[in-house]
Amino acid sequence: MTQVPQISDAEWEVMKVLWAKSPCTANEVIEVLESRTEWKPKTVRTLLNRLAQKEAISYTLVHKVYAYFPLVSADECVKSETDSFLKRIYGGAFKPLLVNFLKEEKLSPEEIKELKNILDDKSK
Amino acid sequence: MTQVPQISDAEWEVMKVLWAKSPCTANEVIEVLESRTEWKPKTVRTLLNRLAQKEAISYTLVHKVYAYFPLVSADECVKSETDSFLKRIYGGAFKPLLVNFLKEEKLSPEEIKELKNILDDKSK
DNA sequence: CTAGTTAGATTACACTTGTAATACATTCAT
DNA sequence: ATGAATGTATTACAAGTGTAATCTAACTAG
Repeated sequence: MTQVPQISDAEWEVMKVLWAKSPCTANEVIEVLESRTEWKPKTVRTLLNRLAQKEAISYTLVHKVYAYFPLVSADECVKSETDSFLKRIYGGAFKPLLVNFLKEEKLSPEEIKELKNILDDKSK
Repeated sequence: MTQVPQISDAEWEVMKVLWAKSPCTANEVIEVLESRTEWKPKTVRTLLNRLAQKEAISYTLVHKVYAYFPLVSADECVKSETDSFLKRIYGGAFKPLLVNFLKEEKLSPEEIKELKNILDDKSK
């Protein structure tokens, strides 16, 4: 079932960059991440290597430099992470998560309205 | 701010037992987890120790045996995990998660209705 | 051509986690 | 009182992670 590989927190940041735009050279990734994190360039390169090893990404030579691109889609990964998160924390049920969010007042009235619209669309 | 400590996947299983009923002796926890997991008793004891070290739980002597109990509430931990999950995967926004769920057809019509009711209640 | 710069490969190192085993201390049964 | 059992403490050990530094090969500017 072509499982998606385990992607750690730090690696996830790198994936986000590549999902947003790829292929991307190491330096391009480094540059994007410099604004968001405190990571040294070498750190980002390590993460790229690890992702390539676990076959979450791959690369080709472009103008004598590697250009990296994802092998797994954001959708697949998000789905897999969400599933395991829900299973771990909420026993697989979505409703408690929503209830929890509402309890925590995390949603503005506008958002609530929006969510209702989504649900309405879906039930049609 | 009393941050909740980092609780790993395996540790989370132990916390669930203690949140469900506590105080609990090590053997009681072990017994509950034997039905749900393949863990050896020693493994569960390790997890109890680690949780005590990170002050997620504590214990007292009861009839010459330790009885363990949580120091952090399930609510706190669930909230903290959910926040960091959403931040990591969905950039902190709840809506994409719901959209994703609907896209994946994870929700039955009944569940959708239920969710709508929850939202209705909330917006009143 | 030679030295500095740079991209990529290799190595580092401590902390966490999963998964226990071993060692020690106390209690119970005889 | 002694040995067996049981609860607790200490130790183990590899894989994964965060966070890089060092080494090497190639490229570029003089």
